[in-house]
Amino acid sequence: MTSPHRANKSTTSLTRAFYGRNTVKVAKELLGKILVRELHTSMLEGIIVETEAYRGYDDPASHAYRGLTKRNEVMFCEPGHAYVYFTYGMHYCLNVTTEPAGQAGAVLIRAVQPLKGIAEMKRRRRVEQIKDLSNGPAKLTQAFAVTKALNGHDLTTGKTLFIVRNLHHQEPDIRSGNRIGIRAGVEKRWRFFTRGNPFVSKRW
DNA sequence: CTAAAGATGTCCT
DNA sequence: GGACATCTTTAGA
Repeated sequence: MTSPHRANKSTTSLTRAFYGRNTVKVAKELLGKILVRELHTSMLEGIIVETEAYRGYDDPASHAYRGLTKRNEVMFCEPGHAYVYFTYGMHYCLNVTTEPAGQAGAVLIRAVQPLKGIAEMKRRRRVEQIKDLSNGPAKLTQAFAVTKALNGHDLTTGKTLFIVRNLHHQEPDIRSGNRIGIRAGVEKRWRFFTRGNPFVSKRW
């Protein structure tokens, strides 16, 4: 089997214990990890270079701020699951759930650096420039074929979508900034990105 | 039931 | 820098 999921111990999925911690901490530590998507015909990989933390009752920008709803229920469940939501009538965004079960939290994956399956990503995105493939939250879900069908998917046991450590990767130089596209909670600096990486969606 | 906003991307000027 | 596409979800009447 060529699946990186079981290639060896150091490339197994991040554990539930990793995800089940403070959301801001998890958001920072996800930088440099590898997002893996296995399709029937191809395997897609990308290095996570930009994330944002969203918590619960203390975070007015969060979908979970006003409590449990049908849409955000995954944010309140076990950590290590995919929270995928549909927005602006046409886009999907991918988050990973955090904090202990019962406590809301999720990290939005905002950008990845394409690593494998670039031809497939180009086909899905209908663009030629590699830099345009996954430098934004809705761009990467399109490139990685992530839709609402994956909402609630367990990233720690699933084989079609998961996140692994990057073996040959030095610790990224992490920068923080204000979260993008929100109206409330703008003062929190809960956006994290790898300094200088060209696939970060925006920089300042 | 109705309305308005939305964790965005693309194209245009 | 701004318009606009497009539709689900949520809040409020």
